[in-house]
Amino acid sequence: MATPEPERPGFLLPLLLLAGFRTLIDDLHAELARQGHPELRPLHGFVLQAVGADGTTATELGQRLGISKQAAGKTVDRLVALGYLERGDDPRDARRKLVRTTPRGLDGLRRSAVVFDRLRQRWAATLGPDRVTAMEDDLRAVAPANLFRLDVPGWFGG
Amino acid sequence: MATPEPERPGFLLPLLLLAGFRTLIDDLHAELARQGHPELRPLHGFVLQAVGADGTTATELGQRLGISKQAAGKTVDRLVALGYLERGDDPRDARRKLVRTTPRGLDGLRRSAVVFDRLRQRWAATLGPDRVTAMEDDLRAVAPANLFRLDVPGWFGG
DNA sequence: ACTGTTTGGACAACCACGTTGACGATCGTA
DNA sequence: TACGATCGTCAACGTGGTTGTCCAAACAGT
Repeated sequence: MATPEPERPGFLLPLLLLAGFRTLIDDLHAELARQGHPELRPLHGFVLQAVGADGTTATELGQRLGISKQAAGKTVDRLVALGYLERGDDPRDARRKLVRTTPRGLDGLRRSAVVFDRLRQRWAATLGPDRVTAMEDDLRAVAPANLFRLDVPGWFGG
Repeated sequence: MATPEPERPGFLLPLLLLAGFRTLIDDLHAELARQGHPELRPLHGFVLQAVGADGTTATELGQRLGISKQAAGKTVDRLVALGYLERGDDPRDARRKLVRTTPRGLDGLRRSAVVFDRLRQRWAATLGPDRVTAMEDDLRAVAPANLFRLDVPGWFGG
C-alpha cells in the first residue's frame, strides 16, 4: 500500500538541512580540535579551500566566497594570525598582496578532508551509500552553482 | 551499465547542505521582503518558531536554540524593537519576563511557512516529490534530534 | 608623456550574533 | 529567617559581516 504523503510543514526542510550541516561541522571541529587544530572555526575550512593551492588575493577571495573584499581581508588577517595563511607581494602588481596557505593550513585542510570523508562514510553506513549519493545529486540539482563557487579550480578535485 | 561510484570528496556533502540551506533561506527572505517584512533575518524565523504560540522566557528560549540566555535576550531585544515580539511580566514569578509573539510576528511566521511550502513544491517539481521526502527522512535520520529542539511543542505542528 | 579611470588593499565606523563573568532581585526551601 | 538556585541584565569581548572613504598602483587614451 502506498504511504500517504504526510504533512510536511514548510519549516521542516530548511531546518533539517541546517541540522545536517551543523551536525557535520560540529563533528568535524570536535575531531580537528583533537588533532591539533582547536582554533579552526567552521568558516575557516571553506576559506582555506577557496584560497587553494595556488594562492589568491583578498579581493578574489571575497568574490569566491560571495562576501566583500573587506570582510575577506579581515578573515585573512585572522587566519594569518593563527598561522594558517601568509601574505606576500605580487612581483607583477605592487597593489596585489598574494595570500597563500601555510604548511599548517595545508595540514588542517588535509585533516578536514579526511574527517569529512569519514563522516560521510558514517552517513553511508546509516542510510546506505546510494542514499547519500542521491542526496548530493539532488542538492547539486537545486543549489545554484555559483553559490560558494563550486566550480573554482581545486575544489573537489575539479 | 552500473554507474561507477565517482570520487566524492569530503567537502562536497557539507558544502551542498549549506548551499541548499542558503538557497532556501535567501529565496525566503527575498519573498518576505516583498511581502512587508524586509527586516526579518534568517535567524528570526527560527526564533519566532521557538517562542511559539504560548510565549516563553529568554532563558528557556536560549535552551531551545542552544545558545546562552544572554544571547537569547539580545535577540529578543532586536525582535522587540522590530515589533515581532513583546515582553510582559509573569504574574506568578516576578523574576521572569514573558516573551510573546505580536500579531506582526505571527504574520511573518505565517508568511514564512507559506513561502517555504512553495519553495518545497519547487524542489519537488525539480526532483520529484519522493526525492524531497526521502531527503527529509534521511536528514532526520542522521541529524541529532535535539539540535534546535525539533520536538518543541508547536514546531512542525507537533 | 601626461591624464583620467579602474583596481587592490587598508582604515574607520557600524551592525548582528555569539561568548563568559558578574550582579541584583526574586523564589523555594531547609 | 537564612541560604542556594534561578531570571534578567549589564559589561567586555570576539567573530564575521556591511558601507564608505582613501591612497597607491596599474592601465588606457590622447
